[in-house]
Amino acid sequence: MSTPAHPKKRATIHDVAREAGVSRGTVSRYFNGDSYVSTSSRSAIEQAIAKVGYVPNTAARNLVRQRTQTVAFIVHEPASLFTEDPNIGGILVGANNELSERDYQLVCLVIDSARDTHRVEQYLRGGFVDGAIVVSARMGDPVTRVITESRIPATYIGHPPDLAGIPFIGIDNITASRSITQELLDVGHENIAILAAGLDRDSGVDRLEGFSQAMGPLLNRGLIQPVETYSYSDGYDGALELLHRAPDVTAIFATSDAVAAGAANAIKRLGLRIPQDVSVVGFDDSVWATRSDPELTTIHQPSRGMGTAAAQCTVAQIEGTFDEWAAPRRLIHLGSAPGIMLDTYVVPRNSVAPPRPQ
Amino acid sequence: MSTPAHPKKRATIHDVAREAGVSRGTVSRYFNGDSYVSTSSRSAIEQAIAKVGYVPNTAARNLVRQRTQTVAFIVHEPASLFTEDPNIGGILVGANNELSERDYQLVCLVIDSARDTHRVEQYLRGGFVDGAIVVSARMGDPVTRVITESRIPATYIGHPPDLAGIPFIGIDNITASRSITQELLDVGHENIAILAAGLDRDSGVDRLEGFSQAMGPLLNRGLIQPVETYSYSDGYDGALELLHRAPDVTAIFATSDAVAAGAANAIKRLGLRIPQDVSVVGFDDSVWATRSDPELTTIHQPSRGMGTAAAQCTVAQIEGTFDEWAAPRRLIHLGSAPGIMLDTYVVPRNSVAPPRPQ
DNA sequence: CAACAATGTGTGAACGTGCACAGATTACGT
DNA sequence: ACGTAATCTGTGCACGTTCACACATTGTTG
Repeated sequence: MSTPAHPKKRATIHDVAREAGVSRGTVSRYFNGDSYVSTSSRSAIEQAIAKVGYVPNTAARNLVRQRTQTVAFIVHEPASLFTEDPNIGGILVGANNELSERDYQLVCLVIDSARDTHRVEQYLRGGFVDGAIVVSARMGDPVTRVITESRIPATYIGHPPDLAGIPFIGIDNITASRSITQELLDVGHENIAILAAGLDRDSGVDRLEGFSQAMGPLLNRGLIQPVETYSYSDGYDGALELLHRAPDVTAIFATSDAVAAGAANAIKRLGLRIPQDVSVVGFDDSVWATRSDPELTTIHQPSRGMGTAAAQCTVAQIEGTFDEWAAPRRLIHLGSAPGIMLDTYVVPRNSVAPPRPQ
Repeated sequence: MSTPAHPKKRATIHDVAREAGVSRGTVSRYFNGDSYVSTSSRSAIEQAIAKVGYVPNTAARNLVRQRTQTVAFIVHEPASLFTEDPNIGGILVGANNELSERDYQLVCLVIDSARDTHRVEQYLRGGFVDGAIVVSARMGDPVTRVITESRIPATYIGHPPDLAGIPFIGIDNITASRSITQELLDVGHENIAILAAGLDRDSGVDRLEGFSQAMGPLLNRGLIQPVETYSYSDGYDGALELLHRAPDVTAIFATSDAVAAGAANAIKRLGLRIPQDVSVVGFDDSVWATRSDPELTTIHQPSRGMGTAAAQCTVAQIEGTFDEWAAPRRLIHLGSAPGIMLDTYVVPRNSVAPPRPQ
């Protein structure tokens, strides 16, 4: 029948149709869920598919549908962060699972240089993707401009305030920070400092805000130590500077576990003990927290879940079912941007103790 | 001319041809590097492209070329490892960069359950990808079977011995282990133990082998402590057990930084100092090494470079230029599998000191 | 100057699918 | 019995490319 030589051609919808004794159109309808397929031809088609081993050709389908079934995963961070930030990996895995379940592909775009920015713009403008998930965009990010201009369905992780209208998936950084700060207040601390990282992003700002709210009248602006990034080394340096300036602090809230781990090592190097002399708490519940000595009390952030939600949200926009998706969830609004906040919780470990009586 | 309403259609090759006053064929030739395009029409085409903002339609191209321009990145590990293993992230970034440079997409397939295995098999068999990069396959892995059966161009990271014929990118674990063990021998250690992780994979076996070679007659089988995985907690537990059994060891080689970090914490908890009482070395040069106190002497492994090489190797196979790619490199052969080994080097830090005179 | 190679160009036929349309069959109410 | 709606099916066209082929022009060689 067919030439038995050569690697063997893939079966097409024609082969299925011939085998099942129906027409292409019917097979196509079978696949696209349009009812109006009789039960007899339905089962004939099913047998034929199994027999010839048919798998729809994505390229042909995408061509006629003017779709790509591809979603971009854009990380605007130094590429090294991929290997260090535990959340990004979790978000990626979550998003990837959800997307492949729905027959979408995920393509990772890491922006690490100006050249990358250009490449990503090209990619977005070139219609290579149906949608995008954006992790850690900065304010005034060029990616944001392209997305709004090209009207690409997108979801942001976090919520930079300049992104009018673009949905986001976040955690409630304010509430989370408030609750972990409360953890310190509850055991009697009053001289609590914060190592406030990433103040150029919403997350950093919100974590500081939550801290301030919890502290209330106890807030001492001198104990706010801003540090550049969410990194170990910035935590180390920041803690050193802070403790030099204000040796009477009894507890430190570091706004990420990496920062907290850095701070913890700095504290130990100064000859102080954790938690007896200084309590330390982090944020993220990453390996940094469990790998520290002692292990750190921290905030658990559902990174996998955020990836899943972001994927769903993006697909919903692509397929025009955003409203149905949003309906059962409680959406909040930041400016014109709708979004959901996933719950976090405190993970108590061994880095918190009451302050020593002086 | 065109309907100004609606989102605006994407320009096609026809539009470029019309604008440049040539035919589709010429424009197509221009894009596919087939010479035989006159300089005059070449520049006319370039102007036209810029004017109409043309970007080739991937789906149409893939359809006619019977290609997908997609490479699978298969990780057969619990998904959590994505967020913990520093190498996987590096390999991913390296591969991703190289592939997008060459107009290929990378799709991540994480195998974390039996259901995932099935999905990946479908994906591979369904012709969704032109090639694959496989990270950490096990022996007798079903993915391997599918790849050989479907004759999908692939590259392995590492080299499980049962993969006849499939190229691999690795590091020379034996040489690397030998050189870091030598580092301990050089300063006078004799009672050196190894925390040998991952003995179900080639990397684990080879690292132990390198250790044994370097130790030579000093090798004491009682000081080989097998541990399950390359993880922090297994390092912790393994070190505890080892030091309980053999309190006279003066140095420990842990076969990954995570294991070494776990061991380091266990050692400290036993009241011993590093490196004064016990020297510790790791393997990977990951954040675990720099985040430890003291920082760990370790082996630097070029994970990003491995990703790049794996991508090149896969693309070369797809495009039939494997021999040219391999030519300038020194290929080694393991069974019938050709591969390259990337160089590693020792990163000296502060976790090694001579043994105390007894 | 004929013959032929090298260079440049246009055209028609695929590639495999979805969709709109038209046609066929059945079911149902009057 | 008839008209009409509901259900089911087949056909042609379009999607935007690439590729093989045919043709046109020029240069080179005997």
